[in-house]
Amino acid sequence: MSANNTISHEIATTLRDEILRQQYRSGERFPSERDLAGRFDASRGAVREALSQLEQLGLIRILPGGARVQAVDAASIAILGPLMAQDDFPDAALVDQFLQTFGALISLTAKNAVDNGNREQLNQLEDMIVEISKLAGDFEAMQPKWREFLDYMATVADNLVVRLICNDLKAQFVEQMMKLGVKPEIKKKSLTLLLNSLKLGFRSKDGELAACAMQNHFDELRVAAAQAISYKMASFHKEAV
Amino acid sequence: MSANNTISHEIATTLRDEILRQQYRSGERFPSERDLAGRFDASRGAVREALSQLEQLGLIRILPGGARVQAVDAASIAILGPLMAQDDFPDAALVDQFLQTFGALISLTAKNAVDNGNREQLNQLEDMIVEISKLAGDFEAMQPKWREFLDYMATVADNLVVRLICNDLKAQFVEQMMKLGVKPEIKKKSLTLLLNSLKLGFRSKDGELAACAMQNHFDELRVAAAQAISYKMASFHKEAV
DNA sequence: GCCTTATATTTGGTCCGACCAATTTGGTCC
DNA sequence: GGACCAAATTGGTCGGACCAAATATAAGGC
Repeated sequence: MSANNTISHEIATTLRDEILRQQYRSGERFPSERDLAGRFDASRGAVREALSQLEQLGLIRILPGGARVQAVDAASIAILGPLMAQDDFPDAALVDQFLQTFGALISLTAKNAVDNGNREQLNQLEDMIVEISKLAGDFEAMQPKWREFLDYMATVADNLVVRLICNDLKAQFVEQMMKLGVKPEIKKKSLTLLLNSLKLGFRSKDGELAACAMQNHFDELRVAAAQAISYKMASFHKEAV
Repeated sequence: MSANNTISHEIATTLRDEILRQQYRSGERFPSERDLAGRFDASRGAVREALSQLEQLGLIRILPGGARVQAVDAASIAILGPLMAQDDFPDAALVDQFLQTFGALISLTAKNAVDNGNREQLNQLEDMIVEISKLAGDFEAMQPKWREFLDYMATVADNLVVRLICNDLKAQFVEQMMKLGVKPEIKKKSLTLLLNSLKLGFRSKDGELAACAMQNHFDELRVAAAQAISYKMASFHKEAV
């Protein structure tokens, strides 16, 4: 993210972080475009584009007479990534909320996939699981196959709303976790159980089973993620001392 | 939405709808800023701001050399509202997906509220339900109280991720449904059952019960909405002939 | 004819200076 | 203290200009 090395993006990123760090009170007047242009030594056009982006994020409201800062919890999902990257290690509570939400949506997707998918699609899903099972243990090698599976399952489930939400969530979350180097570890035993349950769910057209399996998996992921973060936090503080 | 009567917003709205109507193929080159400026008889600056908004929506990708159109299902949630308003009556499938997703998230919120809320908060929630129960039957009068309840429940649940998603969904959905005049009708009996289950859930700290009640409610809402839409569709076609 | 290379064109990113309309601000007057 | 009016501020838009990167085009070599 923010790899776009344009000035307007840079300004937007800086201002976004300032707002997320609560450097402005909600409802407070935001500096004028001309002031910001002076501060960043940029043209007003560049500042305007940056502000336009912040407005899209729901962080400010621009209206003639001046822009105003909005409450963070009234913003768009797109602020979650930056919010999580605010510190050197991810906010454990936020990650937990993330996984919980993601789990609920993936679980719903699994259910829909079973309910809406035809025989051929379900067989395909089953085959993909078998492929993944073969790679169980090799986390790195499994990752792409796993994503591919989730993606196809979303296609079969055919719920655009969930799909769009998951797009945003993935974009916000996965990237941050990768960058911060948090890798929750799941026991092989649990993984096997998940895969088997999913396989059975697709084969016997049991949506509830597949949904439950996913739900359980994400509940385990939450625990694992919490551990991974607390470990990372400990090592960070150690290093600081 | 799009009540902002600025030129750049107007351009953005027009182009957004064109993309949503599939007038450009995914991956295709988007007209240049200068061409668009000529077409809309506006300055390049105004066009640039519009394009910047489209990029935030995930509908196009701007890069030196030209902007490219992206696949709709890779966009942001914020396109759901416009997508739903594309026709004279809402897309039944989309509304159904919407309610299903919303239901899953509200259900999760109910569970979290019960799990995370303290005694005082749960009592407050219970009181709000009693208030709503008194207004049962009067749909219009109930609406604000109901929203207030959902909002407070979200506060108690304290899951920022879900909250932000619901912000976006509500902004996209509720407004459209209101504008299109679709009002799903829920039987008073079902409503009473929902309220009683919720009350019991909060009182006895049974998160599963509250979650299930919400889930059931939204499942009924889906059916009701489908009926309301099909009715609206029929009357529309009748009127057209 | 096909492929590579060099050139010209297009395109996005940025800047400047200017103007308008609406809001905000400050002062004045009652 | 409150209502009213004028000046300063602010966002919205315009036009023209320049740069660097990417694209399309023409020229050249095989």
